[in-house]
Order: sequence, then C-alpha cells, then structure tokens
Amino acid sequence: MNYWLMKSEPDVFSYDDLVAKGKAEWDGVRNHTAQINMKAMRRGDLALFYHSNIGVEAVGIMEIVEEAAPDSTDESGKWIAVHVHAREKLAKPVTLKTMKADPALVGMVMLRQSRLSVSPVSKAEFDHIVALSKA
DNA sequence: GCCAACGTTGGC
DNA sequence: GCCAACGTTGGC
Repeated sequence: MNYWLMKSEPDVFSYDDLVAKGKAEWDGVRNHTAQINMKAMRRGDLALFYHSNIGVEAVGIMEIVEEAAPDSTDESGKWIAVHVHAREKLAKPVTLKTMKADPALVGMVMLRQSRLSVSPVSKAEFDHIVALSKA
C-alpha cells in the first residue's frame, strides 16, 4: 500500500467538506506529474489532506476508494480523477513550518516541489506526520 | 527544438 | 500584494 499527500484550498474544498460529503471525486487536477501520481493510486491507499493557501497544514487522512477514472469536470477526456473518502481528522494539524523544520521529512516530495498538488509520501514520512499530529 | 513571454500555484 | 518556481504557449 502507498501513501500520498493531496492539496486543496480550504475555501474551495476543505477536509470538513469531505467529512460532510463522505466520499468525493478528487477532480480538477491539470498537472501531468500530479496525474501520474493519481494513476498510481490503488484502492486502500491512504493520503494526507493538506490545506494550501489558508492554514498551510496537513489536517486529515483519507482513503482512496476508487482508482483513476475520467474526471467528470473534464470535457476533453484527457484527465483522470480518483475518489476519496474521509478517514480520520488529525487531532492537531501539522503545519508546513513544522514539516520543513523536521529532519525526518527533508526528503518529502512536497517540500521539494511546492507547486505539486498530488505527491507521494513514504510510509516513514506518513507515520511521522501522524505521530506529530498526536504530539 | 529552443527560448522568451506569460500564466498559475502557493508561500509568505 | 509580492515573488519564486515552474508549466505552457508561440515565434522563430
């Protein structure tokens, strides 16, 4: 099983919005690298939900419940989306500042490519962030 | 195929 | 609001 980090601006779609909806399509991703990452997702993979622009922190865990399928918001047929389900809200959000300052997370793809909206996270990094949220 | 111009993302 | 990073577009 693999781990991921997915960004959303909370004023557009927040973790609480996902909790309210239960399951949602992660649509609107229009970046090639992010698309490759989404295509690699498998049912049961876990992803951190990250609030960009506002908050700038990881706030929850979600599960991939449906693998890549055509993005319903895309008319061209070129782009895919996955479906996710809320799993667990982090007790305490883990801020970007905290992640940047943590030596255990220096290799995180998200920290190296700040504009990438869907990025892989190693199991060690994922576990570490979850531990930080409980500290 | 190269590269300048321009647009978008996202942190600060 | 500014700016860095980076993707895309278009002229040549």
